[in-house]
Amino acid sequence: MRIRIEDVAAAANVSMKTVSRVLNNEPNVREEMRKRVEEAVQRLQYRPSHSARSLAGQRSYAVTFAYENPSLNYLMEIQSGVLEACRAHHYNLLLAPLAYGDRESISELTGLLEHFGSDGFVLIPPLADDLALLAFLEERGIPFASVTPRAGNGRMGVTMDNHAAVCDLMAQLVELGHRRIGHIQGHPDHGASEWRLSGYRDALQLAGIAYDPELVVAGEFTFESGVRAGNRLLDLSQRPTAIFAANDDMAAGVLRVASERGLSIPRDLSVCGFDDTPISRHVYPALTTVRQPTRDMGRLATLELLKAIRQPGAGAMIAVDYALQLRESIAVAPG
Amino acid sequence: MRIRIEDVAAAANVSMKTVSRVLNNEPNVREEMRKRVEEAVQRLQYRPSHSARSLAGQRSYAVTFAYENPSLNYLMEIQSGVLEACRAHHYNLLLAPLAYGDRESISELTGLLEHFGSDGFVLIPPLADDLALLAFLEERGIPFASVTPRAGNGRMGVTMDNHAAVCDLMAQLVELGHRRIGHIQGHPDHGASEWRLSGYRDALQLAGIAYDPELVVAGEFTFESGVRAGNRLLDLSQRPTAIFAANDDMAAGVLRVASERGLSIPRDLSVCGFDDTPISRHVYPALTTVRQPTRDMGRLATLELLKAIRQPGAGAMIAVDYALQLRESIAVAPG
DNA sequence: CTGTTAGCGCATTCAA
DNA sequence: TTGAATGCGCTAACAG
Repeated sequence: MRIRIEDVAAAANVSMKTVSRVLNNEPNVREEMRKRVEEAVQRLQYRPSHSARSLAGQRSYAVTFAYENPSLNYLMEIQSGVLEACRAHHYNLLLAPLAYGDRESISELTGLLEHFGSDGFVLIPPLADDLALLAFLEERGIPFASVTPRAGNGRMGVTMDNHAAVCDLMAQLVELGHRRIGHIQGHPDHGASEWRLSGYRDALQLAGIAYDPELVVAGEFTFESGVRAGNRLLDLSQRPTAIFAANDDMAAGVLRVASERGLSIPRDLSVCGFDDTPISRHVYPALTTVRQPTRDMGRLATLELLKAIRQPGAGAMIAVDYALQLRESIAVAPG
Repeated sequence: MRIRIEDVAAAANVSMKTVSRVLNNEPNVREEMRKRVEEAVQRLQYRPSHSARSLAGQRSYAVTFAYENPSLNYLMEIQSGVLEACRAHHYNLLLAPLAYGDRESISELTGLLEHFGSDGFVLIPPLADDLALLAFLEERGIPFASVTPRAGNGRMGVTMDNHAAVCDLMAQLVELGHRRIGHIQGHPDHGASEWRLSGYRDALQLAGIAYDPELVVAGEFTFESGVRAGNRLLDLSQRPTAIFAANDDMAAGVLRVASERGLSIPRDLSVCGFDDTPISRHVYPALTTVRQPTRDMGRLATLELLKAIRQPGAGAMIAVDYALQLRESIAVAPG
């Protein structure tokens, strides 16, 4: 038979409610009682029943992690961070992959919500910037935390200064003598894409280099889009000596294009990515990129969310640091 | 207020129990009643409460997906298949990442089990071959489905004939004139590793090529281990003209080593991987490999598990097909 | 600070 | 074939 809260209460010689208080870290329990209860819990190996708790407590003790079409490496890192935070607080994790661009997916969410319930959401780009989704959640009073490059919107979650990171990265290229630097943009739905672009532009300006729209090509964060964009940039009559792709997958696509064209990296062309995903170390030569503490970002965002769930109004926007990863894919500009 | 089964019963003018019967597809309900209930459910937009159901029904309506240190791409593919099957049956998905090699992780599982409950497990390698874990589950009467290359063990899940796949792949190399073919083994804890090795050996024998232990090097399914093993193979005085790595990540490691050494692929060396993960298309030149329907494997294994949960004894071992992906990384043997 | 009481929404006895 | 009563294990309101 399963051990119930009642058994713990009997063993500790207190009431059920006192045990419940201890388990939920509620105040108004004498230290001695708390000790007694904790000892009994330990001795009986008691584990509260998740379903009974959610039924009685009118909440799910579950957090939904919603995502849409992200890079796999990024997704897994965030997911494991979110999961870690959930486990630590005995929360369940619900996965909500939303069909890309499908606005009907919100009605899908409604179904999930009513069936499983969810005390809060963790959102990553581009959902973190999806106004319809945010409105949906706010309407229902469901708290959410975002992992997003946009800090100033006053929501809770985790942010990283993409603009500054790109400026630092670009400064390296400029210092190596590059004046013609191409940029492959990220997916237009991702807030990160515009921050990375603005970092690119501001870095150019700071270096006194004129902005040339020809050198900026659209991408979608995929390897294939990197290949396409790389080809366009290298087809230019006056081709760039360096390319900054808005993520590693696209930068890897550029490397592939360079190989096909017999260009030597970094001698003929410098290439940088962003994110420091495994692919950046697996390509040859290894990519210079920007490291984000992705796993921590998932974990920290979830912790803020859990705070807000316990105490409405709590939960803040936390900033984390980036780190430049200087590797073999960049060198002094040719000529 | 939430709509309860009681409200549906009132609206349909039947008892709670009848509604429950309809919802759970139980027999002994007149067609007319069923219609009435279904109509009321639709009209009231009724969604059963997950927690109430699990509490009353003494089951969790949740399936645990347990994994340990797998390749990320593989993991995500399986996970999305598992999730798809769960959603289709209104089951919840629990994630159980077990610390690698940590035998204590089983006690962690106990905690998870008692807290959240779980009606069954989906296991992937190497957990699918972990005897301690299997014994633990069987002891508790918890059904599980495995995604595993080992078919003959009479358990339920999904299997793919790794041995035959490797033989086919090797036959391609032999046909291209390769006689000195190296092999980089997978992680020793994975059943797949031995099946792939035995495929390698049997293919050699079939081709009348003597087995040379020097040409077989240990690996761990990681890119880095592929680099190490690749270096060892290419350092041999009589180096191989082709290398079959037990997965794509390691094959990518070999490509990297070849680039560093100035070897041209496939002119100087042919390389094959296994799994057809994205990396096989992202490296240059693209890898010849074996495609597994990974996502489907996760989905099908979960569906078998759900069958077994509903009806103990049901659930079978399903075989799925592979497909050779012949790409640029192989060519006729040099010389 | 602590205990008692009454449900949470459903499935599961059993009886009709 | 259907329905009424009982309880799953816990939290929430209320008393003490």
